[in-house]
Formats: sequence, structure tokens, C-alpha cells
Amino acid sequence: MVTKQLNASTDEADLTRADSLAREIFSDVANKWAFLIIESLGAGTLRFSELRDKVEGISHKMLTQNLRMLERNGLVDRKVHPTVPPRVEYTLTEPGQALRATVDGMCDWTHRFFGHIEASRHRFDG
Amino acid sequence: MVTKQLNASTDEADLTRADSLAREIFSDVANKWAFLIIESLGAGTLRFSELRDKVEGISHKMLTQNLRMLERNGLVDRKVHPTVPPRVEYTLTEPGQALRATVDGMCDWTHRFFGHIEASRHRFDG
DNA sequence: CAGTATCCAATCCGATACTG
DNA sequence: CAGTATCGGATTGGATACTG
Repeated sequence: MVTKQLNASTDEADLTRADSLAREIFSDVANKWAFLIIESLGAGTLRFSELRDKVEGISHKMLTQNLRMLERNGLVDRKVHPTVPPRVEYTLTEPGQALRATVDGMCDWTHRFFGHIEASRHRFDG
Repeated sequence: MVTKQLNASTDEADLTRADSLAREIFSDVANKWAFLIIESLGAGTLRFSELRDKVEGISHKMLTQNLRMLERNGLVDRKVHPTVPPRVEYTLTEPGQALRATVDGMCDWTHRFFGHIEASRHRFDG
């Protein structure tokens, strides 16, 4: 389980609660859109529309939905400028930046084993 | 995009193809069940039923589905022992092991920022 | 034991329309 | 511009039954 090393509490019930919460966080964040958004925000602050352009293929709806989720979990900071038309900027927080390292790692992994994976798919499919 | 550093080819069409393939791999693998399976296989080889017990909450169907996907992408090796009843063992390949480092990173991240995230959620929900 | 196939509910997600 | 709400089709995923 994700929290097997989280042993601050010795209370059984608390451990279970913490466990399910950790699992929830994990399930929230471990999805492709969240990862691609985090990757895009890595370079710095972006507006909603800039993000939509940068994360190719994402729909308006998925972008808002995932941004809310990331904001709720404290990975991105949402700053609204009270201008007209409104300007909303998204920035990675410290936890968000920390997770970016992981996401970067996965991108590197994709490049590194690209050929290997492609070959494996051919073998499997044929 | 995920493959922005993948520049072995100078051909535009190939780059596009590689890009979409990289995105496909990324989308395949960046999901919670795949991550939890990889994490579970980190300690070593496991049978199908052992995996189902270890990855709590996963259904029979999701486990087979994700194992096939991981096998296709060359992250896990599937070894069938022709006994009766059958014995099937799953092991991480080199690319699988490499990705495990990334997944481990995410687990560490969850523990490290657990309190931060919990607090952020409270702030957001209230 | 491991795996496939099927059914059906839950959810995901895109398109569209509407608001401040 | 950024966001919410809604609808309906597509996909996901669990439960169950069946096979070698």
C-alpha cells in the first residue's frame, strides 16, 4: 500500500484512515491529464487559455476539472486578477514542483525506452 | 509534449508519429492501477492471485487488463508454468524496474506532503 | 488457478449553451 | 476570458458465469 511507511500514528483506525486518504490522493493525481498539466506548468505560471493550448488534446472541461482537483490537493495555486476580461493564472506550489520531478522522470523514461516499448508492442501484437 | 526531446529523426512525419506514440505510451502507463501494480512487483516476482491480494481494491478484470497492457508495453514479463492448475508469474522487466523508480518517487511524495495536502483539502472544501 | 466473455451500471468526457 | 451547467454518447469497471 502507498502508506506502508507512514507510521507516525500507532492507532489502527488512524492508520486505516490515513491509508485510504493516501490512496485517494494517489488516485486523484496519478492520471495522464494531471501529469501533463503539471509538466506544462513546470516552466512557470500560465493562464487558463495558455494551458489549454499547451496541453494538446485536452478539453475545456477536463482542464477545469483537473485544475480544481490539483488546486484542492494543493499542487497548484490559482490567482484571479479582478480585471475585465478576467485573467486567471496557475502556478505550481512547492508540493507541485516536487511532484514535477516525478513527472519529468516519467517523461525521460518514455524517451529512454521508446524503442524498447515500440519493439515490445510489435512482438505482442503480431 | 512528452517527446519534445526525442529528436533522433529529422523527418516531420516521423516526429509526429513518434509524438503520438509517446503520448499513447504515457496515457497507457500513467494510471493508478498500473502504478500500483508496478509498485507491488517492485519487491519481486508475483503470481496473478498474489498480485490481486497485494493490490487492494483491484478487480480481477482490471488486473488482467492492466497486466496485458504492461506486458504489451514491455514493462512486465509473463511466465506461464504448464502445470495443473496453471501457475503464472509476473516480473518487472528492465524498463519496468526503471519506471518503478519514478513510481517510488510518487509514493515518497505522497508521504512527504501528506499533511500539506490534507490541510489544503480542508481549506478548499470549507 | 488464470483467464476470457458478457452484461449492466457508473463515470467519463466532449459539445454546447449560458454567465459575470 | 474563465468558468459553470447540462446533455448524451462513449468508455470504464464490477459482478458473474464459463473454460482449459
